[in-house]
Amino acid sequence: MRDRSAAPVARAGRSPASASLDLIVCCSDGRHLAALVVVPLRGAATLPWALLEDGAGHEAAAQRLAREHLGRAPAWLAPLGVAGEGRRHPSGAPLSLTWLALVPQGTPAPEGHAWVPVHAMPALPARQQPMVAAAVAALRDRMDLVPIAFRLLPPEFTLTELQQSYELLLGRRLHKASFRRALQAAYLVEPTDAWRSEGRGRPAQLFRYAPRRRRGHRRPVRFELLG
Amino acid sequence: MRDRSAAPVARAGRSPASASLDLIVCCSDGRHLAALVVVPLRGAATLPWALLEDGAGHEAAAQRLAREHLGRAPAWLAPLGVAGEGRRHPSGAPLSLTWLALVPQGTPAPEGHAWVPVHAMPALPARQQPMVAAAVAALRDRMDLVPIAFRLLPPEFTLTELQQSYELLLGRRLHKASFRRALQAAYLVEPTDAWRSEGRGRPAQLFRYAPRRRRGHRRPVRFELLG
DNA sequence: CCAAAAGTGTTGGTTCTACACCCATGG
DNA sequence: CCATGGGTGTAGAACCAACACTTTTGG
Repeated sequence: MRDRSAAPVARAGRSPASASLDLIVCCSDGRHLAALVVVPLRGAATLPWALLEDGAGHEAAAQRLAREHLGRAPAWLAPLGVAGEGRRHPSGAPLSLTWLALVPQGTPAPEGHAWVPVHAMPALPARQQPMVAAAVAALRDRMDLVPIAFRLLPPEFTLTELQQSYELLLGRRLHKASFRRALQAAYLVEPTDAWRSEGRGRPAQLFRYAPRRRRGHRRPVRFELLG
Repeated sequence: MRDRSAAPVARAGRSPASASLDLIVCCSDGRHLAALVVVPLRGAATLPWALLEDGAGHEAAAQRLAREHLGRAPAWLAPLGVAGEGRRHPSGAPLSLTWLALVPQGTPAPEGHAWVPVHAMPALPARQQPMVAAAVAALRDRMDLVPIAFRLLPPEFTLTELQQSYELLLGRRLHKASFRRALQAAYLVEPTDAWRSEGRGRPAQLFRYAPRRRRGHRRPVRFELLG
């Protein structure tokens, strides 16, 4: 089905690679954030990576890389960073591009891959070591500008799932009634006509992310986040 | 003193450039954000740029580029983006790296350069055209995580200047007493023993940015910024 | 009945912003 | 004097988080 050897988009040795591309794919397992690692038959685990001969189309390359390692397109894909300073890739690629992808909760890890909670990462190649933490920090930083919490869920989700997604990113528990009231006021979701019966209790209604125009909202001055 | 021809860090033609590097340098003129443009004797204006043979050390290269165009180190320097998709540099460099620098209000534009308000940019090369808007958006987005407003000021500044800096970034007027109360509560600045007499009225005390440890601050759920 | 989902009312706290006012100081 | 800087008190609005409660609906 897939080549387990982390199929580089460009093979080393043809022409000097201009950049290495590493991908952090994050997913929620319901309780924690997890990252996708490649677990080869022998040898150490790595994050998905590739070499680029030509940096042009590196976004497309990131997309391709994500597809190859997931079997599907990610729900979200964004550049995480560029590094030229740190340890470079063994191939000698002078630039290291990092991309961050999100997939919905429940996405299975393909053969040769595993979801590993981000707080329990195995030893990774030196270049990749700091990337997971950077990814988590970036997710937390951007979660109120970008619908991160929604991309960790399938297109249709229950409000309880959404709340858990937020709790996971914020790292603390939220109050159910308050969460829903605030969500209501923000016009971020719309109900579908589908319901999901979870076993016992009343079935949960499914919602989808459908932000509506928000009226003029002026941002307050926020000093507290600086330090 | 300086070479006006936008002294590329690596000259085209020696070996294929691996990346182009563009720099947006922003500064406040007290009323608006302005960006540094290179104004050649003949031809169109450009943003400072360079070609990199080797992406390694591109941060150092950005530093160097900023120094060359400013005559001094910027107060802040951060990567803004990587693009491989759009129009590429005429040299054929496959990757386009963009860095964003800030310098304090009052920094003079060297010979052959000019500060241009970001809302009135001249025609730039196609590749550079969207960069200024992206830079402004990035500044607004990150201003409450990173001390952007402070980097637009000299190390010592008056509270009125700081408030103007915030007003410029937020795009609206703030209330003086409230601004200062909030600033006080955030332990972000410390007074120096210097005062500056501005003409009439009581002299203003100078402050410096000196954030102190902020106690455990839990972030509220923010839905309002999504949409 | 019970469990879970969905939603209402309300309350207490904090934050944001504004208004009005104070004093200090240099020209 | 007056303009400006620095600061206090306070008030209203908005927001946040929690508690308690009701209603709905499947098992």
